[in-house]
Amino acid sequence: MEVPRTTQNEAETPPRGSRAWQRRQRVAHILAAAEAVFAETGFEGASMSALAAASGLPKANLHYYFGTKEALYTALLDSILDLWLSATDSIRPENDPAEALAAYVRAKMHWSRTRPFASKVFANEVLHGAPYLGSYLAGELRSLVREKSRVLEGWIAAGRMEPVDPPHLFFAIWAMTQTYADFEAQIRAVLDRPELTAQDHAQGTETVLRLVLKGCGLRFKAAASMGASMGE
Amino acid sequence: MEVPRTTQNEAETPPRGSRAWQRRQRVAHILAAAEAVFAETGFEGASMSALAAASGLPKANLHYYFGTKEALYTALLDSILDLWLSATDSIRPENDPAEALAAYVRAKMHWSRTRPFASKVFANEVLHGAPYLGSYLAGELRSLVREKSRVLEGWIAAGRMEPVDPPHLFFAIWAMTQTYADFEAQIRAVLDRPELTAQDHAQGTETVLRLVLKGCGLRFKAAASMGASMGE
DNA sequence: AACAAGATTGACCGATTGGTCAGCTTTCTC
DNA sequence: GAGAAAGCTGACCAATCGGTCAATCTTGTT
Repeated sequence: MEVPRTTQNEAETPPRGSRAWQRRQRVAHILAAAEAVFAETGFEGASMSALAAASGLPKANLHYYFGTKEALYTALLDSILDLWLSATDSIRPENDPAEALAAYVRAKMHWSRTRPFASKVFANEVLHGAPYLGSYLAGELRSLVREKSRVLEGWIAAGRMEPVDPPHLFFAIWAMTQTYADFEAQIRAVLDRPELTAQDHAQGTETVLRLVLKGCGLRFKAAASMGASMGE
Repeated sequence: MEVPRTTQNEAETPPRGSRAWQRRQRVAHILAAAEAVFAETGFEGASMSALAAASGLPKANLHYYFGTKEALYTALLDSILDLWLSATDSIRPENDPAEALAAYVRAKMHWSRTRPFASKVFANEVLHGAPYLGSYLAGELRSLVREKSRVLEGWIAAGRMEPVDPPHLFFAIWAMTQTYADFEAQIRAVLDRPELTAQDHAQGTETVLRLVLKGCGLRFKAAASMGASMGE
C-alpha cells in the first residue's frame, strides 16, 4: 500500500519545446485536472473517465502516461507533499517566536486559499487512514515535527514563550488553517456566502493568529475591525 | 441532492421484543456497521457488499431495510447530526464565558474520542461539498451559529471576553477538536503511536483549551504537566 | 389451524468500473 | 527519406457495481 516517494520533481528541466519537455507539460496538465476531480469526489469516487473528461484527453491516454489510476493518484500526492513541508522555514531558533509563528500561520492560510484542491486531496487521503501516505507521515513529516518541536522547546526553556506542547500546537495550527479549504462548504454555508471572500480569509487569519499567539503568551496586534462576519 | 431531515429519532420507543422494536434494533445495527465502513472508505468507496459483510447480513437484506445505498447513507448522516448540535448547551448568556467555552471544547473533544467514525463520515461529507448535508448546514447549523454568536457578542460587549469574531472562533474550535478524529492517522504517525492514548487526548484537550481561552483573553489554568508528547 | 403480512435471500440484471491492446499517426535519428 | 521510437486512441474485456425479484421462511392475528 505504501508508496516510495520519487524525486522526479528535483530533476533539472529539459530544454523548452523538446520531447521530454512536452511530456512534462502534459503530465502536469493531467495532474492539475486530476487534483480538482480527486478533491471533489475522493479516490474511489473519481473514475478514470471523469479524470479523462476533466483533462480533455481520452481515457487510454491517461493510462499511457500513468499506467494505473493508483499511479496517477500517488503521482499527484507526491506533487502535493512539497507544499506541506515548505512553509516551516520561518521556525528557526534565531527568529522571534511571535514573528515565526505568525509567518507560519499566514503561509498555511495562504496555501488554503490558493490551493484548496491540494488541501482536500491530502485531507481525503489522511481521513481514510493514509493508505498511500503512511510511510511519508511516519517518516519525513515526523522528522520535521521533531525538529521544529525542538526549536519551540528552546524558546520555551528560554522563557520566550509559554509552555505549549509543540506537536499538539502544530496539530492545532494545521487544523485551523486547512479547515478553510477542507471544510469550505460548511464555512460558506454558515457565513451564507456563494463563495468565501478575501475578507473572510482575512478574518479567519486574524482569528487563528489571535488564538495561536495569545495561546503561546505572545503579543498579538488586532488589525482594524472590518465588521462582523455574519449579517444581522 | 438535498435530503429532508426526518424526525424518526424522536418517535417513542415501541414495546421491547415487539416486531417494530426488532426492526429498530436491526436498523441500528446496520447503521452502526455502516458508520465504520463509510468512515474508512467514503460514500463512493463503500460498496453495498462491503456494507453487507460488515453487518453480517446479505446484501439484499440491506436493500430491504433501506431501499438504496443513498438512503442508507442519509439515514446514517441524520443519526450523526444530533451529536453536532447537542454540545452547545453550555453557551448561554448567564453562564461564565471561560467555563462555557471550556465545557464546549471538552464536549467536542470527548465526542472526537468516543465517536471517531461519526466525525469522519461527517468530515467526508463536507469535504466533498456536502451534497446531502447542504440544506442542513445552511439551515439548522447556520441558525445555531447565529444564536450562539449573539451570546458571545453579548459577553464581548459586556467586557467579559476580548473581541474574537464568533463564527470564526467556532470554525477554529470545530477544526481543532475534530482533527483528533478526522486526521487521527496523521497525529498517530507523528506521535509514533499504534493508537492514540487517553493521555494524547488529554494533552490535546489541554492545548486546545489553552488556545481558545487565552485567545479570548480568559483565564486558563494549566493541568500538571505529564511530560512531552514526543519521545527523544 | 389457517391465513396474511413481514422478513429473508440466492440468483440474476444492465451499467459502469479500471485496464488492455492492436493499429494508427507523429516525431526524432541517421 | 527510411526506419525506429514515441505518442495516441477506439474498441474491447472481465470484474464489480447498485439494484431487483421470485421464492421461501417466520411471525402475529384470528
